[in-house]
Amino acid sequence: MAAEPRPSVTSRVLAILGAFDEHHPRLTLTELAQAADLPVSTAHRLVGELQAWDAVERDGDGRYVVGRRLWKVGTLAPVARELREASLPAMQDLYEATHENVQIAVREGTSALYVERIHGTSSVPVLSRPGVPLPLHATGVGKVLLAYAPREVVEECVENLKPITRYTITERGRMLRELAAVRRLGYARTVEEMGYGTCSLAVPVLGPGDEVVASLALVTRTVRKDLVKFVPALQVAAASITRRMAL
Amino acid sequence: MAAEPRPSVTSRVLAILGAFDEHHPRLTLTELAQAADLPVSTAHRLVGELQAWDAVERDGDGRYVVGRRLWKVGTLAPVARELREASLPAMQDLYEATHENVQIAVREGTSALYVERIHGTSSVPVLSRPGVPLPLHATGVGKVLLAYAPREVVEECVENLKPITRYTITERGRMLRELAAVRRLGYARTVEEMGYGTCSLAVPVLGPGDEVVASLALVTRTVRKDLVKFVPALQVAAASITRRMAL
DNA sequence: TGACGGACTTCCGCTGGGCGGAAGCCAGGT
DNA sequence: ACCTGGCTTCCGCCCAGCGGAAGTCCGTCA
Repeated sequence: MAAEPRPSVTSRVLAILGAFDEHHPRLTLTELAQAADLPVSTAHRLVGELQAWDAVERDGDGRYVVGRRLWKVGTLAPVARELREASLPAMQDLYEATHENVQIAVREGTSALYVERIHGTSSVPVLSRPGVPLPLHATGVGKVLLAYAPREVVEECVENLKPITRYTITERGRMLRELAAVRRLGYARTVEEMGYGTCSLAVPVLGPGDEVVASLALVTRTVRKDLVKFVPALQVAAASITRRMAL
Repeated sequence: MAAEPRPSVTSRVLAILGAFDEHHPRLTLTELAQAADLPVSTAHRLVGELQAWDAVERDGDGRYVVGRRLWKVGTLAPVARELREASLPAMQDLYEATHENVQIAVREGTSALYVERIHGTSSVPVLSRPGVPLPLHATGVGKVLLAYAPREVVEECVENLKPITRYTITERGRMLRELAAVRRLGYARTVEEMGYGTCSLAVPVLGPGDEVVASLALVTRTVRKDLVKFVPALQVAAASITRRMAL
């Protein structure tokens, strides 16, 4: 009858912070306690300490939300500090040249993690926010990141290609050929593989070494056959990001 | 000889996270221990747990940096989720119309806290990053935020007006008149009050109620007398942010 | 080459901070 | 008036965490 060993305080604090996610950014104490698998009284004490430090705050309804201080610390992460800062001006220029959505993502395990997205007033719906993971096999950024990912990551991904639309690539062989093409051409395209009516064009972004650290993409909400013509512009932008990251 | 009571584990973990700031985004274990006022062995254990959760990472040099997971959680903070997301498109359009730096800030205590800044390739130097506090009395955003701040905040600020350039407003009376003017006109200007050769034009951004939640500004690196002509554009943008935040 | 210093990592036995059940509190609903 | 459900406070027991010390792994200097 092994009595469960009590988890460390640190891991409990982190469990509380981890209870917040894209779909649950506002939580009551009870929800928080459930999500972190803690007795309410314990959660209450820990959350109290987090609140005192402004790692969490309480909004108008008494629900807990992530606090400003945690946001401030988060902005110091390399993804935000280095990549995001280096890429915003280039993304800016790219948006102005194309007036299409511009986005940048890095790979995290077997997902693409959005770091930033730029768009004008036109595209009203907020499809994704920074920090949200998306599939590697059905997005432009994803295919680029996968094309330059270590073998074991590729293996894991190609074994598990979930269909999202009727155009999503789900056959192992076809995906491997697609990835080879991405490496050969230097860019990836998707046409309605992630959502009907959307297509994208993505290029790799190199780091200070020559490794691929991110992927930069244009995403349209209409099917544009002529999107390929922006490959040079994307590559110029990617190069400018690499240059800025060196600083 | 009261033996210092040992601080709680939670506060120690937070002290470690708090050791990271704008000027020290990369720390060695020893620096971390010093900053958090902990024995090295204790810091080591705690940091180990943080690392396991990806709240911190180790970069190439073995130094500790803020991890992706913490960044992800940070993006869920209301400032990032609501304000930043709501304002980016409007800031985008504003940039395109003016081609000047566009920035948005909120008030935090007696400082203005930058939330986002947009600029094209032209302005090479990264002057400030999101999450960095700036003075309330010498910036456009600051004066707007101060104009609508509670009395006690105003009191504290006007008693302590540090000169930054020779044009910085440092007299209590003059600042109070300036704030009244901001309330009357609906916008604030600065001309070389924060830095020589820079001026700014800022307007308030209202929240779902009618309270001022942020300030939106144009900042130029040259002295432009004609900046005022953008007041309507700024107000349109501010209104659009308010509208988006309601969602 | 050796030995020194600085930074990191591991170990282990003592102890007081944290745990959480229980009881109290406060709204809103019936 | 009485629930119900969520939040807050209390307190005594006990083991998780503490941190000094010893060990390891560099790089540097004589």
